[in-house]
Amino acid sequence: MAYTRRLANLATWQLSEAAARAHRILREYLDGENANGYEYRVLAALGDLGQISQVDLGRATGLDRSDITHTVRKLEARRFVSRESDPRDARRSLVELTEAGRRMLVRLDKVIQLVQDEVFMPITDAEITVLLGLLRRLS
Amino acid sequence: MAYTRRLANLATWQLSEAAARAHRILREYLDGENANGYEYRVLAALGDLGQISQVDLGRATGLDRSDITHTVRKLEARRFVSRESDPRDARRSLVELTEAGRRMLVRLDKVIQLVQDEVFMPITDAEITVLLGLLRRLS
DNA sequence: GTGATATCATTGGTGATACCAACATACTAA
DNA sequence: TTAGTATGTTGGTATCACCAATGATATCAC
Repeated sequence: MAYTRRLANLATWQLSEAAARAHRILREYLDGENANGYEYRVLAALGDLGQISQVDLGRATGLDRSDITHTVRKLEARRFVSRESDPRDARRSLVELTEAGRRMLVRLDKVIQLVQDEVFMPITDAEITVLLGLLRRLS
Repeated sequence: MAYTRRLANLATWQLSEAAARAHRILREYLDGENANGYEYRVLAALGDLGQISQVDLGRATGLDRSDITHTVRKLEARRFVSRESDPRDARRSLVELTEAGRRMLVRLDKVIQLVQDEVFMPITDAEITVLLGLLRRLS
């Protein structure tokens, strides 16, 4: 990368370059499974938390409610999730994984693991620990 | 942030969270100067490299040619850059900063420095050095 | 109980970032 | 000279992040 000095010297630039590489690799792998980042986030949260409302899904994934709506509807069309109205609060729609959704999540989890391996290949496990400690303090 | 376990445990997630925070801060500060990331990158490259072609601008900034076209035209409309045809190669358009562009870059450079300070406030200079070393190896 | 307030899902946006393909023009190399 | 290449432009697409308005529903204050 022959980036110009002003950019290459910025710490935020280097941070965003590393994240961009990780993101490119993630996108590439997810694309191979016909998924995107929003979809993985939603499936992952449902895998962890079971049947939950869309608001809770938003909190668990960091997605805006409107993006949750869109993503959940796409996943529903592909039969990866099902929805029902919450009997105790008609405003809420409760979302959960279908069997196909669970299988998809298993596949995506594996793929995501490959992404981790590829992204962090250049550094050792001990270095990853150091890195994550610093990143966490930045977040 | 109460992200779900599957996401919070991903190293790539933590990397992208830290980068996202940096990006939010950058956006906020640039917005205050009526600029965006593409515009700063182009101005910064022109500040470093002087009069250069759009292809070279793309290489120096990591931007696609089409995005360079768009960004340079916007900067030209605001009189921050000027363009002329390369007398030695009529395909090329040579771009350079105007006086107003130079002043804008000075302002943006200062703002970008504030962004660095705010983003990396939570860790020490020595830790920044460690972090950048690891990030560079990941890129 | 009722009126004000808040919450939830939805709809319909915006802007930034990162790409891609096709094209006309202009140059280069065989 | 001709085939191929480089450059800038145009006109897209996808992803990600975010915002405002709205109707339906719940909850709170009284």
